[in-house]
Amino acid sequence: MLKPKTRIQERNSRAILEAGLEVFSAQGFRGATLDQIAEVAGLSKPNLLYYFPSKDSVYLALLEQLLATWLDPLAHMNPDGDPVEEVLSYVRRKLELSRDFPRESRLFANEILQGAPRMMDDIAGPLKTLVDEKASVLTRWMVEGRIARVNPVHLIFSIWSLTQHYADFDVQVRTVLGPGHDPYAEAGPFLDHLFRRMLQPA
Amino acid sequence: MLKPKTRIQERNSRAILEAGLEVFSAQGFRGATLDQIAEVAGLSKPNLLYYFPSKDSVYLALLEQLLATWLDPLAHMNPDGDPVEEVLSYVRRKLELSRDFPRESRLFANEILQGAPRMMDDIAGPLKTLVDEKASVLTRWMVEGRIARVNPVHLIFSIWSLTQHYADFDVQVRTVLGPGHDPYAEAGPFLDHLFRRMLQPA
DNA sequence: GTCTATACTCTGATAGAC
DNA sequence: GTCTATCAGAGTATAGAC
Repeated sequence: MLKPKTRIQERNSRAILEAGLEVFSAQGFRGATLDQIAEVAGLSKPNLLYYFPSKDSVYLALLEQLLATWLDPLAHMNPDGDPVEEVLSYVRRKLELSRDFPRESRLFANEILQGAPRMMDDIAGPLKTLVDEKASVLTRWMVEGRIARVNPVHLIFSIWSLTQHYADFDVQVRTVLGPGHDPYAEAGPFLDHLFRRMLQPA
Repeated sequence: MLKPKTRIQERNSRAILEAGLEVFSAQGFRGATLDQIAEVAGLSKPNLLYYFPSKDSVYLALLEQLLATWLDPLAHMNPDGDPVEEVLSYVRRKLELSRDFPRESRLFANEILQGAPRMMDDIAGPLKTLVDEKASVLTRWMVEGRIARVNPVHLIFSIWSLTQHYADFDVQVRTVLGPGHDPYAEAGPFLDHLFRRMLQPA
């Protein structure tokens, strides 16, 4: 990517990333075309390629931004807080992320679905490290009898899958619910109940 | 698709569908190429197109097979059985489906992620109908005090998301767990605990 | 910095020999 | 029924004028 120096460069770089997010998240990497992205960004295709040297570079820039945002709520789970409340507020933050950034969620889902060809290092590195760390916090809470004993890594998986489902399968969720429903407003209390019940110490 | 008449036609049609499943599930519709599918099927590209008139027709034939298989476990949830056990065995069957047919799960996920352009009718039709029917069974069980009161449609969503996650995000699941783990063997008891706890009447 | 024109590659699909 | 050859269109990327 071109390092933005002027206000115009700043604006165009942003417009391209915004357009890339829109198109890549909806069509996947191969399905997206530079024509589409350029049109959404309001630029000509060669002009887009002046800011980013290739289609790949736009996609990679988006993925790079993504992981930090995505892991942030988990990173904030506080080892010294109240166990059940810490998990529940992690769930809430993750659900808000799905609601407010569904395109980012779908971009990530697309990438993983296809075998994570460009994110493997991040998953095996920073992501796994963070999960291992938080899993051991969860395990300690279980040993101390403050939450129920369950597989801590699968607990984290369950939080991911239940919250991301609302962004990734948005079309299906809305179609099955029918009109007049707010999926996220309904999911909040549901997930609250689910995790409270599951984690209540025996 | 060509209606198979001879043994050769039968074999080649199957090989193409099998290859199509392999490639489409891994790359999505746009990402897959006829060259790849033909190679996996062990045929030349024109020969493939002798059996199926277009790329689209291979993809549609796969989607068509898919929905019935996918809804079967839900259809078998017995309104006259024991509520908690009925839900749990639905969860188990769905998890087995993810384990035994992960490519089908990813094919479906790809399609929904991109807005279900070719499955909207099935989702708004048969799928929604079945969900509505089973949701009312769940509601009756709740009214009778035999399972906890939760949003029944979101309960179904939660079963879908938790089980399909293991197929759709397989790469991430295995990478985060690290070597020496059997994701499905661990998920079974975990999900059992989760749904038992969640559904226990207050 | 941005555009028009274009080179080159990939891909879906067809023609026609065998 | 299957293959070789090939077309037409789409798509990424570059050249070069302004």
